[in-house]
Amino acid sequence: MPERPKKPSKAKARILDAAASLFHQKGFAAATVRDLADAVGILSGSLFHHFPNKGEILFAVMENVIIEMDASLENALAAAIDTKASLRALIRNELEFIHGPHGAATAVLVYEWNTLSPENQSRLLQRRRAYFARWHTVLARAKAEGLVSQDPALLRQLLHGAIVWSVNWYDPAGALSLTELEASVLALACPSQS
Amino acid sequence: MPERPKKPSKAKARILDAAASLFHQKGFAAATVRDLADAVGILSGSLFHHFPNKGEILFAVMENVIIEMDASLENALAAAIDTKASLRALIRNELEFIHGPHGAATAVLVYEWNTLSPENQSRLLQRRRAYFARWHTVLARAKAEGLVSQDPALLRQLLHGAIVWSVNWYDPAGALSLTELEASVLALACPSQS
Amino acid sequence: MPERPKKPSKAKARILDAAASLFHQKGFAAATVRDLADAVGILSGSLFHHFPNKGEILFAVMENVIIEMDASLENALAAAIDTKASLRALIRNELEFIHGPHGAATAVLVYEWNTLSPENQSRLLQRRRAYFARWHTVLARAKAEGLVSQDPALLRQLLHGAIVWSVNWYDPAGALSLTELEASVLALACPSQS
Amino acid sequence: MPERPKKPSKAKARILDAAASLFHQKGFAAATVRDLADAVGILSGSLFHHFPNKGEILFAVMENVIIEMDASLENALAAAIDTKASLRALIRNELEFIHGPHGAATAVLVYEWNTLSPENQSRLLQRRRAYFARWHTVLARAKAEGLVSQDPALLRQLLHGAIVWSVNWYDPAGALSLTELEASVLALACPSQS
DNA sequence: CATGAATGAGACTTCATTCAT
DNA sequence: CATGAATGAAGTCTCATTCAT
Repeated sequence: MPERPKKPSKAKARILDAAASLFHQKGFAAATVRDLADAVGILSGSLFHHFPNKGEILFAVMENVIIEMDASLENALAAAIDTKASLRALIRNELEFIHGPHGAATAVLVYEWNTLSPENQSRLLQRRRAYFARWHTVLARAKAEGLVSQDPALLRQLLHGAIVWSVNWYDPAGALSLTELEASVLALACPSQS
Repeated sequence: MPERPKKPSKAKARILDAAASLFHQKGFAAATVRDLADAVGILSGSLFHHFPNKGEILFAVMENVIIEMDASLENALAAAIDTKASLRALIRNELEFIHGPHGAATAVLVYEWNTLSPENQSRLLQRRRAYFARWHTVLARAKAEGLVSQDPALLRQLLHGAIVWSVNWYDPAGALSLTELEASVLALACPSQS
Repeated sequence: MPERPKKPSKAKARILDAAASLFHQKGFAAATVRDLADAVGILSGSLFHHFPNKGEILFAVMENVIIEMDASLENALAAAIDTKASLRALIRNELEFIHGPHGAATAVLVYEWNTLSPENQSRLLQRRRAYFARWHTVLARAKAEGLVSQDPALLRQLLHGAIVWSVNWYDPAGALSLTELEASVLALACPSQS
Repeated sequence: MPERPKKPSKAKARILDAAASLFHQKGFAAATVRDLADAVGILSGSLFHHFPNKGEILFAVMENVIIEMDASLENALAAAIDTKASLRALIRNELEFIHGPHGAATAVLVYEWNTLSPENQSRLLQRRRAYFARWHTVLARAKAEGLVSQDPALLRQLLHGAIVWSVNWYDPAGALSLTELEASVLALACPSQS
């Protein structure tokens, strides 16, 4: 993974983990660097040895999760035996990010995107587009095969919305399993096959 | 409408309109009262003649839109001739709020909910629940009639996510009409019928 | 004096006075806004109602003194009956600024010039040049009349240096009167006539 | 030269050179130890192996230049054949320090003197006074001989001001040679003889 | 000696809020 | 009701300095 700079020095990683949680809980603007430093167990000034400013911490949180999400989807798609399985992989992968260990970072990526400075947005956009392109490819194939009936670009947004919103209501520890949720989302896309 | 306080004094209304836009654009935490005062054309100190603090402005924005959204849905449902039409009304109403003149306020309601103080959340929760109850009633009937196949509570969240996310991508002035978008969302819920 | 904005609101004037003293005593970089606020008798945050940042306070200090110094020189030159008197006016005016009520501001102007941002330097340069032009005019005439023998541009810098350095050693309350100091500086320029 | 501490270890000398430049360019307060370390090519923490704190670096810069300036003046005066030549040596020596390789350090000595802690000022004052005493001796003799007409103490300050100010305008690479500048300054002191 | 992460004080600045006018 | 100066807490960030490695 040559994109990652130097060594992610333990400290940097701990800061990013804490930042993801904090930014998710309170929002980027409302989370203070002191909150963050407290969560990491250092003093607020020490954060700036690792990141030049608060905005770059947000950027790093997002960059990491974008990279991992895309890599994870790439793997999942490579293992999919047919278009139906690919569709399932798209949904499953996103659900696992939203509700798994990267949940906070993923939510931040989705809900704080507009908080990023325009420069930082464009720094990330290229990688983000690669991820979306995978969705598009699969959905277009599914449409061609008659698995889904809606326009791929439109369907991607609708599904994406349904999935990321689940961060606000789905409880991984609750009665509904992630697999059941995955099936429900899949049913939205191609109900006849479910 | 006895819930609306005193008279919505022209000034108050102008503040709330500007607040909805501003909180939507920049987020509640990042929008300053001075930004808001500038947008209204008064000085920041003057805001506090109308609202006791910034949080109450957020509250008022949300309360207004909740009331109007529920009233609007009530009317729409009253006019629906069958369950299918009711389903359509649910979706259409929410889309019209998100992309119509109350768009900013609606987005704020959805995306800044966690920013509200717990007390203010509970002050709004009753009204909010009434709105959700209308969704539930219709979806439950649709399920009973075989129009949709998923669990009503689950389906409500999925559709809600798909609809509100459209604030991030849908352009009312673009090629896709709101009616087409409505049809697409409806197709997620009950595709066989579309 | 249409250059001065709005009304110089008592507060603004008190801030500028205190700032001139403080920046002179401790240097701009070492003087803190809290020092300044303390000296004025307000809280540090309140400074920023009057000036957008610390640098603009430095700018305002300098702008004021430049304007007054030039106006004062203009008057003094208008009252000079011959070139010798004009020469004396140049020197006297600068000495009075350095050691009079505007002493601190004048010293700041001279010794903190490089601290100004380039933008602020150029905002002031036009006015500053007008002042220097008056020196040049008089010195050139003095040279033409044989009163002084050195190149005007060079002589201006040498005299300017001798005068402003006096801030570091001259004590207005000491044995040497300002008039005597003036005579000494004049003697540097045109000794034969003294 | 028993005053110089230990051995001026290569590193120490490099630090002092860089410090002189930096303190001259940005001012002592505005120059950071990190700037300095960068200029030297080490990390900021490493500076403190050589100097106990930032203030001692300023002190060392000044101490060095004071010692060298005085030694240089001593030599120049020893070679002067008469009072006039001595006068010229005073001026030439100071000009050579201000505009030669020790220019930055000399400017720092002059313009940052008040930045020194009182303790450090008194540590340097003895040496500084020796230098001034040489000026005084020469100027007093020149006065006695009728070469100059002004009070030696006063004249010293005026000339010193004229000379050190040249750091702000004189360009050694420009049209005016250092020898010409020297002549001009000498002409201020004893014009009849020039 | 050098490194570089950490410290802790303190810098400048912002901001919601108050209140005399 | 509106103004605008003032508040005071809190925010982000800087910086000299320390110290384990």
